[in-house]
Amino acid sequence: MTEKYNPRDIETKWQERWENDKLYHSDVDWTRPKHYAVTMLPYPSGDLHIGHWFAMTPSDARARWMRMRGYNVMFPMGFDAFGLPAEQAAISRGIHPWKWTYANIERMRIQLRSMGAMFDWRREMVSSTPEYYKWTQWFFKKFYENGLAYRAEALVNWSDALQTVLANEQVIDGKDERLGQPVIQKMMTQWFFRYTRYTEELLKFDKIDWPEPIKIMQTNWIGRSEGALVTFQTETGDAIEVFTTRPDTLWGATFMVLAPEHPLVEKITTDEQRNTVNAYKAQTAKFTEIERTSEDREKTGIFTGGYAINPVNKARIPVWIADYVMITYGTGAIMAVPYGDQRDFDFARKNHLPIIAVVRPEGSDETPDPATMTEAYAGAGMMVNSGVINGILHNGEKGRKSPAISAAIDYLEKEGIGKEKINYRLRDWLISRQRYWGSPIPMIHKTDGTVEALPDSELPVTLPDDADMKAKGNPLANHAGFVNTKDANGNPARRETDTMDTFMCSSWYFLRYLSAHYDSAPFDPEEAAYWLPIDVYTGGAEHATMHLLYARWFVKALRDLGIFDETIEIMRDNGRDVNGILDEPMLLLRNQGQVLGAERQGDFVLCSGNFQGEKFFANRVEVIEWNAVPAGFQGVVGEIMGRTENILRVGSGSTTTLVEIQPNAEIIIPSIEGNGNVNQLKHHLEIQRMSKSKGNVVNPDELVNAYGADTVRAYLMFGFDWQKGGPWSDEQIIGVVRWLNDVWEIVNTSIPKGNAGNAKIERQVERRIHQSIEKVSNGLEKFSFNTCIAGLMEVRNELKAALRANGLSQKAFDTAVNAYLRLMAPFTPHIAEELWYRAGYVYSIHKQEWPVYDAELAKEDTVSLVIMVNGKPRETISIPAETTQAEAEALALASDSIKRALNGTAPQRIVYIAGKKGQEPKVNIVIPQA
RNA sequence: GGGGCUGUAGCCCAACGGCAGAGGCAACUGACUUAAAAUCAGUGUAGUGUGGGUUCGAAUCCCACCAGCCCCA
Repeated sequence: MTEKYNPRDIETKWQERWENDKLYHSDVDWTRPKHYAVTMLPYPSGDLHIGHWFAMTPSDARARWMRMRGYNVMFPMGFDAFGLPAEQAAISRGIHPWKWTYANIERMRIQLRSMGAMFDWRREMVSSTPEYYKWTQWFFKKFYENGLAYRAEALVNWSDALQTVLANEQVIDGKDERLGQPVIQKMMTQWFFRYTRYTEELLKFDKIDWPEPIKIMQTNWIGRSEGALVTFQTETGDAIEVFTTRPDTLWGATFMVLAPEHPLVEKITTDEQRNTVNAYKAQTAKFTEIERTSEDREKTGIFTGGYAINPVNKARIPVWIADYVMITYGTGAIMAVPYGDQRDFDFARKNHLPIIAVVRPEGSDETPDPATMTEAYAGAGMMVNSGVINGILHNGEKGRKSPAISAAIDYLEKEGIGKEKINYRLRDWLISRQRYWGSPIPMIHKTDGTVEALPDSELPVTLPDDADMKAKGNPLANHAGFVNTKDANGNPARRETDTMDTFMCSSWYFLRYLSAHYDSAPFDPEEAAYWLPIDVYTGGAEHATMHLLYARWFVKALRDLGIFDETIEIMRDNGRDVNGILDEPMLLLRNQGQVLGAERQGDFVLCSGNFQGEKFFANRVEVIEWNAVPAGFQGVVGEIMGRTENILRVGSGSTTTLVEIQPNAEIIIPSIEGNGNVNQLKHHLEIQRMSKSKGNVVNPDELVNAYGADTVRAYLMFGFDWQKGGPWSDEQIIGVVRWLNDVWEIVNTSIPKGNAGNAKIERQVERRIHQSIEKVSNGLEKFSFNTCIAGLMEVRNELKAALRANGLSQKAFDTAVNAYLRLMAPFTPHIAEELWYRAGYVYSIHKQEWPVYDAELAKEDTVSLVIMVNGKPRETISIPAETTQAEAEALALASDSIKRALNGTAPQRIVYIAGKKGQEPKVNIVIPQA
C-alpha cells in the first residue's frame, strides 16, 4: 500500500526546490525562440482573490506549455501599486499609503507563490517605488517635450467641502462619499496626453490577434465620424464652429445650441436673459455628464437672447444653451436640425422652435409636414428646401458616400463657410489627479506663469512621506516643503502638485519587467530586443477601452519618439525582422471571464415581536425550514434578504419588512447550539461580483489549505469556461480531487513482474494517449482549459480500466505514464513533478519536452458511418477507417433505411461529409420532400 | 444612455454548419458493509431562451424579441 496523495507534503517542497534551482529564471538567449507571456498585474488590495487565480493559473499553464515546446519563456509578475484605496486606508485608518501598500504586497507575494506559477521574481516591478516612477516621470517629460503632453481646461468633479477634485467613483448621487456634501462640475486646468494624435492608427488592428469584441469596443470608443466643420456668425460678430455629420441638412438648421460652459455664452447673452441663463448654468453644474446626456431625461434649455446667421441661407436663428450639449465633445456647440434629429426635434417642439423639412423620404412623393410630424426623419431621401443641393440624393450612407453630404461639403468649402472634417468621440487622455498616492508630475510653475520641466538629474520627484493625508484638499498642495522650489534660474517656483493617473503606470510596466532594476533607462535595450513585443497577454475584458488602448497609444508614442531606436538596432543585428515590430505592445490578447459570487439562499426565519409603524421589533428570531411555519403564527415570516448590523430585511413574496432585532433577543439557529448571534444569520446573496462589502468573497488560501494548489488550479481551469467565467461553486471540486487521487494511485501501481499485457488494451491506451496529446495541445492553443482537463480525465479512465484488467506490461505502462505526466505538468505542476520523481525520471519534469502527437497512433481501426435522410440520422453502421467516399455512399444506398426511404426512386442528391477530427463520416441522402 | 458578452440534461460545461455529449458534479441501480460514509461497477433523463429566416442539414450563420452578466460615460 502506497501512501496517500497529500498535496501539503509535496507542494511547498517543490516550490522551494524550483526557486533554489532558479528553474523559472528566463534570460536572453538568442539561440532559442522567445515567448513573452504577460498576465495583467494585480492591484495590491490586500488579499489575493479567487479571480486572480482564475486569471493567472491558466495563463501559467499555457506559458509552461510553451516552455515545454522549446520556447524560452518569460512570465513575470508585478504590482500596480498606486491608487485610491491606499489613500482611503490612510484617511480612514491613519495608515500611511506607503505602509498599507507594501504590507499588502508582502502578503500577496506569499499568496502568489502558493500558486506554483513559473513567475520569474527577479523581474518583479512595483509601480509605486521611486525606482519605477522615476521612469514614469521620464516618459511624461518626453511626451511634454514632444508636444504629447499639454495643459488645458476640463470639467472635473469638485467638492467645495473637501477642496478637492474627486474621481467618479467617489461621487455618489452628486455628493462626495466622505462627507456627503454636494459635488459640482467645474472647469479646471488639467494635464492631458495627446491621445488623438494616434486615433487613426489605433483604429487599425491588422497587426494584432485580439478578440473581436475588444476591437469593436475600441473602434466604437474612438468613434470616428465623417462630416464637416461649419462656421456660423453671431450677431455680436463672433464665429461659432459646429461639427456635423449631416452638412446636407444645414438648410434645415433653425437654431443653435451651445454647451452652458461655452465661452461665448457670456457674450451673446442679452441683458434680459442674463439672470435665467446664469441660473441655468448653476443648475447644470450639479449634474454629471451621465445625467446630462441620458436620453430618458427631458431636454431642458434656455434662450440666450442672441442670434446667429445660418451661413447657407442667411436665416436668423436663435442661440440657446442646453445641458445635453457637452463642452468636452466636439466644439461644444451644435447646429440643431429638428427635422432630422430626434433630440433637436423634441427640443424644438418643447420650445416652439421652427422645423423645416429638408429630406423627402425615399420612395415617397410627399414630404412630411413639419407642423404635424411626430418624430424626426433621419432616413434616406431626396434633398428639398436646400438651395444648391436640392434634388440630390442622401442615400443613408455616411460621409462622402452620400451624394448629398458630399455635395454639401463641396459647397461649404467653395463658399469658405466650412470644411470637411473627421471628428472623433475619443478625447485626449486626462492624466491629472489631485491626489497624493500617484506619481508626481515632474514640472514646475514659474512666477511668470509658465511651466518648465525638471532636468533628468532631478528625477524622480519623490512623494514626501510626511504629507497630511487628513487635511482638506490635495495633500501635496498643502505640503510647503514639496510645493516650494526653485526654477532653473534659481527663482522661486511652485512644484506641480497633480499626480498622474495610475493608467500611466500600467501603460508601460511590461517594459520594466525586461530589466526591473536597470537604472540608466526605463528598460535595457538588450533585453527589449530579445523579448519584445509581448506574445501573449491575458486579462479581463473590462480593460478593453482604457488600459488596453492606453498601452497601445504609449508604445506608438515611444516608437515615434525614438525610444525604441537602440532596441530595434539590436534586433536587426540579431536577424529579427524589424518592420513594424514595435507598432503594437501585445500581439495576441485573450480575455478571461469573471468569477462571480455564488448565489445563496438566506435563512428562513420566524420573527416574534411587534410592529412600531412600518418596522418590526423582534425579541425572538428562529431559523426554520421553508415549509415549517407553525399554523397561526403571529409575526414576520420570510427569507432574510439582507442585513445591516441588527436590522434584517425579511422578504416574503414581493413584500419586504424591516426587522430590528432587540439587544436581548433570543436567536435560535438549529445548526448552532445555544443562543445564536445576529452575525450568524445568513442573508441572501445574488450572483454578482465578489466584494468584501457583499460578503461573498471566496478566499483562495482556504481552498489551497483544504485541497492543495494543484487541485485549485485544475478546478478553476476545469469548472468554468475560462473566457466566460461564471458564478462560483465548489460542488465540482471533488471531481478534480478524485482525478488527482486516481493519478497518484495509478502512477504508484506496481505492475506484476513479467506481466505480458494485452495487445488490444495496450493499443487502446496508446491511442488514447495520442488522442489526448492532440486534445490537450489544441485546448491550450485555444485557451480552452476545461477541455484539456476533460481530456486528461479520459486518459485516467482508460488507464484505470487497463490496470483493472491487468492488461499492461511494464513497458506499456511506463510509456503511458511518462507521456501522461508530461501532459499534466502545465496544469498541475507539483503532483506531476512528484510523480515524475517517484517514477524514477530525471528532475525536472518542467524541463521535459511536450509529448509528440502521432496521428497514426491516435487513429481508430473502425469508425461508424452515419446514414442520414434529409439531414436526419437514420442508421449507423460500422465500417473500416479507410473506407472511401464512393464505398461509403454505396454502403449507404444499400442500407435498409435508405432503401425504405427511397422506395425505388432515385435520390435527389447525395452529400458526403468526410470524417474530420474525431468525427465519423456521414452520408446524407436527399430525397424530395412530400 | 452607449457598447460588449452569454443562454445546451437537475447543475458546471463539450460539440471545424453534419448522430446534441467529451469530461465532471448530482441522482439512480448494483457490489462491499450490521448500517452509513468512502470506494468500486453500471445507468443519460435535454432537442439547445422564444419566434422567424438561410441551408440537403442550424446549438452553431442572419433578423427580431426575452432573460442574465460585464464595461464605459
